[in-house]
Amino acid sequence: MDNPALMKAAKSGALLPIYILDDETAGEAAMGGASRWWLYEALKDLDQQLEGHLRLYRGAAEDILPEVAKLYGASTISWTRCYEPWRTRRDRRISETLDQIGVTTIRLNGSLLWEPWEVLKKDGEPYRVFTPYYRKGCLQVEAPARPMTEKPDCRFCKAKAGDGALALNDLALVSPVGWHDMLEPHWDVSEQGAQKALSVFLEHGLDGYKAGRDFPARTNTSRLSPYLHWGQISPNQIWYALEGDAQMETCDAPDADIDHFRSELAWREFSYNLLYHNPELPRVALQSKFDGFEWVDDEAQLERWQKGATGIPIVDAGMRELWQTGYMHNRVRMIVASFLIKNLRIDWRKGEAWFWDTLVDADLASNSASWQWVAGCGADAAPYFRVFNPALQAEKFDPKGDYIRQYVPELARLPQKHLAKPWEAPEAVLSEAGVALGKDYPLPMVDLKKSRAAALEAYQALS
DNA sequence: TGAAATGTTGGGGCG
DNA sequence: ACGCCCCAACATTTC
Repeated sequence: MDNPALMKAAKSGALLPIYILDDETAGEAAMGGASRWWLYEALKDLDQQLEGHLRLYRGAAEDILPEVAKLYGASTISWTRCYEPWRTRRDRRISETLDQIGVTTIRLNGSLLWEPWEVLKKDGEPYRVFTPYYRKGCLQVEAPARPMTEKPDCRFCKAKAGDGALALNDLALVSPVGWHDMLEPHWDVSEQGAQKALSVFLEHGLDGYKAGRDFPARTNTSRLSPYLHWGQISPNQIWYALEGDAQMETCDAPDADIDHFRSELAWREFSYNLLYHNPELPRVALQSKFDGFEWVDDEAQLERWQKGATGIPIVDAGMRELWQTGYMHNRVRMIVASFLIKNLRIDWRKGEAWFWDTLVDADLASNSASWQWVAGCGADAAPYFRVFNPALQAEKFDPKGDYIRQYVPELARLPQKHLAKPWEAPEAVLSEAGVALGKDYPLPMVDLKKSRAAALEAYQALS
């Protein structure tokens, strides 16, 4: 448990652990469906670890906290610092309010290796390009804090009747039956689950990570993103676990793999850096010339993408993985995003919104920074003309077709040669594999070559 | 953390 | 032996 805010509170006296579900202040930034399910499970786990002492609330934190503080006579309230713009603003207001009634507030970093204001260029400006941000910035300032290894020694204060706390189910995070039932078998939503995922990765994924991370059918990725997002593991714990410290997990993977994995952790930091210094990142293109881009507004097409019925196997496999598990392999995220933005020319914000609703690792910083990256409108973005060819990508990164076959089973019997673009397969091959295109599996919703050309033309019109 | 079009080179077949 | 053509295989440029 690497939670500085909890540790601080546990050391300063009797403890009243609180979680507030604050949709009211979040407004449009309120968390999506997959997140709510994960949160529901995570709160259950947390409450167990806190021996049933977790108090739950629902509403505007700036109204609730002062009330609770008064009722319990709290002297200090500490919490983990957040970086979403709406939370940053709210937390500042809360500190002011509590200060006025004599309650000390302490905000501590429990989720980033480096604070966004600590990694700046020599001229004091924030970095906008990843590589110098990481190499000249992060790696040259003070090393990340060592994770805390001792469990906080909690002495809880007695709950008071009428303190307004709710039962977990009253937070209405999940309905009794629903989509989340599908997610459940894929995840162990607990801190223990996070540690398990870390050791599985260190043992089986890290060796060969650098090359293997691009292949969705391999098990070289860590799948730690949801745990990181929800604070069930800290980036510091991961960072130092890679060192093979005597007290921590040992690790003997090649340096190139370790360095590359660390740089991926740093991409997360970079996203937070961008969001902190550009609060409009989730809604506004960093390159203003994209303001005039003419996006295609087509709900029916968007829905085909969302449901994994585009007729492009690698795209559909990715979108179905997302729907079934609340997760998608990173390489495939880039492919489906490129397809939506470039081949369909649908606004990146529509894709961002779908990911926000369906990913269990939905994270405002990473999600918005990454969508802008693919769209080519971000700070250090892929140039707009870098259009993925999803069929080529499939042949390159799913060479045996295992990933496509898993999530698009109706094509499972197609020979490898035709799996990436079934629309080019001879009729005899299709019927041999039991596939009637347009019936068992859709015809491609766009022509890849034509839609690529149309995208280039549309982008060209900008400048 | 592309892809496609275009340019260059060099080996082998062949008259 | 020689030049010519063809075309992989690579390299460079363009979008």
